Amino acid sequence: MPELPEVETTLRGLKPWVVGARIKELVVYDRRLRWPIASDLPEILAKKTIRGLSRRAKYLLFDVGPGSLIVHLGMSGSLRILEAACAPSRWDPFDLVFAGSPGLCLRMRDPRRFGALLYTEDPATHPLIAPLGPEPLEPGFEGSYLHARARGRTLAIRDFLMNGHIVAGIGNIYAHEALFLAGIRPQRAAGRVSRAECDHLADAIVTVLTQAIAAGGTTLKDFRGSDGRPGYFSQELNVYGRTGAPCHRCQTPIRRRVSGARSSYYCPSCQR
DNA sequence: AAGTTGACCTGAGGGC
DNA sequence: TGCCCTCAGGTCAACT
Repeated sequence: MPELPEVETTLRGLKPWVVGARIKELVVYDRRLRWPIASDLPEILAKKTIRGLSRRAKYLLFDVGPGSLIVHLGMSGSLRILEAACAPSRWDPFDLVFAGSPGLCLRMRDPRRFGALLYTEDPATHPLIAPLGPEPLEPGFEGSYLHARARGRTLAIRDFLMNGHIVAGIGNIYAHEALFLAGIRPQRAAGRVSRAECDHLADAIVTVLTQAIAAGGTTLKDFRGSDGRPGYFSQELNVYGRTGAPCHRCQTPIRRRVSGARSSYYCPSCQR
């Protein structure tokens, strides 16, 4: 579900509530996430204070110094601040309960259980974090980098962009939206994208992600920000999920094509 | 090495 | 109304 903008939306909503909060306890309702929640995690977290909250790719990092909590929302996860007394549902794997009154908690919901809750002493060297590519919204992310990494590669540019080890945080929606803005077909070999097109593509990625964050992310089905509200970027999508609908730029019907196990969307006229 | 496919798991929506 | 099928925002591991 959540790509970079949805995770960033979640982070911004949570920050005022969690930074500085003292942890009373971690209550685990269902350990079965992508990796089982470690049974000693409640012990590790008890009475710690959350000193900061940051994001790396689609991972949320709660600094409980020493050490950090890594949270990934998978395909269907979301995080909300609730009164701890509010009864959890069967889709809620855990509550991070805060000290103080009224008793508040950070509750995860994840019906598909592709999410994760992990603890690490040092996020920078954690095997999930260390190999990640650059953050597209940080300075220094440029077309020259994309062009260098793509050289000689035959996989589809869509799949290249979705590889977090190349660029952090881009999933199926924003890969397609950025490729539309840059005029490049999703299935073109990455190594066949010119330097000039890579410049355009890098700009398009920044534009799309920035606009999506401003809109509170994209809700297709079940994404909710930490305040429970959906994201509105779905109204601004140019190609994703718009099979047969007229291109916003030239009116040609948007085409859908299955590549790999996932759908691809593009305008056959605007994208080459 | 790079590319491709399967696996994980549940819910929603469409067709009949 | 209900059953069956397909599809979904991620990404690691195991193949070719």
